Amino acid sequence: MDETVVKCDECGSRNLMLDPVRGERTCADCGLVLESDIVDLSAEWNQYEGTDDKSRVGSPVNMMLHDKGLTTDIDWKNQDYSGKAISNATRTQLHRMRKWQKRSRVSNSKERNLQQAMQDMNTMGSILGLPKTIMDESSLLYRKCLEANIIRGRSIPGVAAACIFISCELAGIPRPIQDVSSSLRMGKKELGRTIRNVKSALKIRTGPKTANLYFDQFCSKLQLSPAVRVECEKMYEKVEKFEMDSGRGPTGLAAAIIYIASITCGQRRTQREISDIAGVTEVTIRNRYKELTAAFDIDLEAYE
DNA sequence: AAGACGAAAGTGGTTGA
DNA sequence: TCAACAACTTTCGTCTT
Repeated sequence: MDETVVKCDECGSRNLMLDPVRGERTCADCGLVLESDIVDLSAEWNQYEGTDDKSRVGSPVNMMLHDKGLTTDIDWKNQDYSGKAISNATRTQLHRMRKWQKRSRVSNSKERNLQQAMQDMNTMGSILGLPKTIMDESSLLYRKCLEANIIRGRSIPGVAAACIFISCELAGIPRPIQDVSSSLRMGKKELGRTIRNVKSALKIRTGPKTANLYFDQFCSKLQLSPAVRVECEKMYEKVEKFEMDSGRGPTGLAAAIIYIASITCGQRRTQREISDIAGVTEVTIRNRYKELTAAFDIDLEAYE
């Protein structure tokens, strides 16, 4: 299993692009192709001769069509259609055909797994409102999991969710585990475990997360104005400078910063509202924001 | 009634012998 | 491998608005 590329070999940039059509992953900064022959996961949109219709029959050809009532079973009775016995030569031929049909079925068990997973991931992606690029990345990861045989003993949706979570991280927009697990109705503990397993099996290393990565998504979910966003960023710079983030959970810190900023900007949100979004408890928000207001001498009473 | 507060006990992950 | 540890959660009674 080759290592999943997260960084450009040439210039070190983490800004990578996935080109699903060419099946390549390239560095957006220097253009180096880092990975090729990635399976094309996009739908087939060839235009067939003489028509404006880009589809073949019905939906575009995709993997979901596989075996949906399209296979033919070869009967084990050695009789032809009219009930007469079949000659010896034909019989051995039929025997070979059955054998190969069975083999192709076995090799398709992986495909089946994959199809189920793609379906699951699509649903999950839309629940979480993720862009297609991230979903492409997720499918790619899932295939690698399949090849690395780490699905065995785990549920398909479990691994699928883990792949999605990791893709978000790789794309620089990490989601809190709590958020993902509750949206997808999965156990947080189990999800976390699977994420770790997948990461270690595929040798994916994600850098440490920082609070500022969460400002965008949290603020928008809380419907806070860009002014609050700016305020958060300012406060985060100070937090960084005084290393107040060390050993602190990034989501909790982000939640506390947003809590403070929402008040100082006159757009107060309750601790409950923020804790729901950030996937931390109100207690954690309190602990963090007490530290921050004490350190930076912020008096929230002064604000409404 | 809702929001905020903080104490106390419990959980899971990390670290260091 | 195990125990100590810090961060975080859960729970709950209390205070404030």
